[in-house]
Amino acid sequence: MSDMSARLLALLSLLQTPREWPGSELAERLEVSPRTIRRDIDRLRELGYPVQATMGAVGGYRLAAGAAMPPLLLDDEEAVAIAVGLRTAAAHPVDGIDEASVRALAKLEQVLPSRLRHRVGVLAAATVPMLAGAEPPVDPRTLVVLAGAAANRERLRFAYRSGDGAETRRLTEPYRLVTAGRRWYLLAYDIDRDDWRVFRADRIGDPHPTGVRVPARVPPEQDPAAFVAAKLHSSAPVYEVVATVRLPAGQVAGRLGAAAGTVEPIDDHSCRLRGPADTLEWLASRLLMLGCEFEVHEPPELRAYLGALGARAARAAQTPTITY
Amino acid sequence: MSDMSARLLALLSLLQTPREWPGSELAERLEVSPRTIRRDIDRLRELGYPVQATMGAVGGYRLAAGAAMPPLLLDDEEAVAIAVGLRTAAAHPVDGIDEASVRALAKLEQVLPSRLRHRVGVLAAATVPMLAGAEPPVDPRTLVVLAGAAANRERLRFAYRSGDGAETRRLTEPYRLVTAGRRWYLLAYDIDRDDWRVFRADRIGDPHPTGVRVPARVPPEQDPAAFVAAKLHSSAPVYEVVATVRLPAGQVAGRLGAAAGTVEPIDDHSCRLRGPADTLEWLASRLLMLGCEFEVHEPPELRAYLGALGARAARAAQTPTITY
DNA sequence: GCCATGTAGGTCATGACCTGTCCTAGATGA
DNA sequence: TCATCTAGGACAGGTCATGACCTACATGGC
Repeated sequence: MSDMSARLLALLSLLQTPREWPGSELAERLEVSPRTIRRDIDRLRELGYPVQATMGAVGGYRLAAGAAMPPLLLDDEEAVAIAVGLRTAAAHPVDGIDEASVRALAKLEQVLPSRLRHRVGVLAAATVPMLAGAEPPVDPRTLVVLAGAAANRERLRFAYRSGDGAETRRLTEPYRLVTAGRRWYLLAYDIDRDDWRVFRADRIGDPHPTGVRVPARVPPEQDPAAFVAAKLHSSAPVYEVVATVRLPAGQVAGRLGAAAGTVEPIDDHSCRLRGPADTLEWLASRLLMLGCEFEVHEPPELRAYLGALGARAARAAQTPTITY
Repeated sequence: MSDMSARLLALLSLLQTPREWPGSELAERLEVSPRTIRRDIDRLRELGYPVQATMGAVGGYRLAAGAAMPPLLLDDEEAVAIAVGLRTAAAHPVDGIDEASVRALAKLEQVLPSRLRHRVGVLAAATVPMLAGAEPPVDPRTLVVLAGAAANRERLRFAYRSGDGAETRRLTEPYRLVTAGRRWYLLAYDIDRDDWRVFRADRIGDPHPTGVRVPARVPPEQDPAAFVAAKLHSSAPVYEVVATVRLPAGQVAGRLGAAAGTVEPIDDHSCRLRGPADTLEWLASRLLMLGCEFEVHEPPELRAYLGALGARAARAAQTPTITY
């Protein structure tokens, strides 16, 4: 059944390999005549996939970059690699592609064979903490559920731990998943409280959609991100960091990344760093990893943290008195 | 042309969305009769894609997890997110899926539209250094080229900086790209030197395939990874770390990840960490991020590094004397 | 300069199969 | 109980995919 569609998919899969395929070899693999292969390649081209052909004795076909993304045909290991990569990316929303990576993760996990899902879990558990700071990492599966419920307009029930440790059960209509700083937030309508609320994703436990589809509620504001930012600003203080770094501005900007704030040169050997510091631990480790001298002017909390860190490092570095 | 294939692909794309699609809506979107939609869904099922259907008044179709990976149909942003995630994953080969992620990256970058490629470059530049340690990060594009040349058996020409800074041009026949520790190595036959060599990927500059395809050379050993490890062992010393951590063993194992080594409990409050420490900087930062007391017994180099780090942190934490 | 080997594409006969339009059966929630 | 969805059989008509054979053209090795 639908012989040709399966063959076109297989052809697309073969052409995505980074090598050149002679038409005769493709014909052999797909068990059709070379003429049909040529026709299939024409078909792919008409569908918008730019199949490049190099002529001559050592020629062959390969898929080039075109105007649109062709369907990606992955083997098991590649799928696992992508899932793991997306999970770590979702756990560290520092990009400009936060929600896209969660969407892609949702897509992938929806169709990921169960045996692979297990491998993803194991590998992600071994990988995520390596990149994490002191932040409580978000469970990427939670993010996937939240994003799915928001996109699907499904009611969502979950347990929520507030800042003081109290746990409540919530019934909500999710509207959008957004990032602010280095955290994920769910903007949703809380049905019991009859108002819009902002939930920190890392405090949401055991979310599951109720299956009830609801019409889109009028959002509280045009821009969900702005609404979340406003809510946060009123509750949690955001530190503003000012530091002098003894390294040329260009190097600092390159090694800290764009999200760290602005870097202004002071002279050829040092520069000033200014920016929001949503988590002190993360910024401290970044600064230390630069490997150069630096001074922190603001905030005092960061100085205190660095002092404690330095003392702990010094204690750890002492020649041990115990044997082992 | 090839109307049905395009429709099946579009159908697959729609079904990958995390929502349920009634057959009538699918028929409307794809501009065919509902009967044809049902037939298409049958076809997909025969091709191995498990389309789940919920019956009843609010029913619909959706794609579930099956035995094999269906072709992933991504929009622009999702493709960019995956590419960025894979780049950072490739730059930090700590997993068990190193080469798979490079393969997937090669596949993706081969077909990524150029306008998206640009966005990937920008975002990756802003993201990679955030996660990087003091290590010189590898250029993921270099990795992609290396892996492609090895898979395609193409001769590869590149510039190589040795440890003392000398730069030479090499003409090689790449055999395999492997990871050892937290670095990438290329195992290749050096044609000018007429012998097998191991190249550090981060020291390879400006690689480009010559286009010359060569038959597979007899590899120096069964296992490329073992060969690389042997080569490295003879040249670079590998530290063995021993540390006492004042935290329960379970927590340490979970937060350091599997690649950090073995964790044995000492008592309820502390444990012993043993393992290879390929890079001191990385391990030091991981230990500090645990947020607990710890003592380093071996190697002395790690103690020295921690001491210097602690002193630097202490200096940075002092109340600044300059105004700003 | 020649030849082998690859892509590119035209034509034609045959028959498979895709499609829309009927139809009925079964499941499910309001 | 009824509306609404999935599931699937029967049938007629015509599109179009396939293989066989052909020529034209590009390229690299000899």
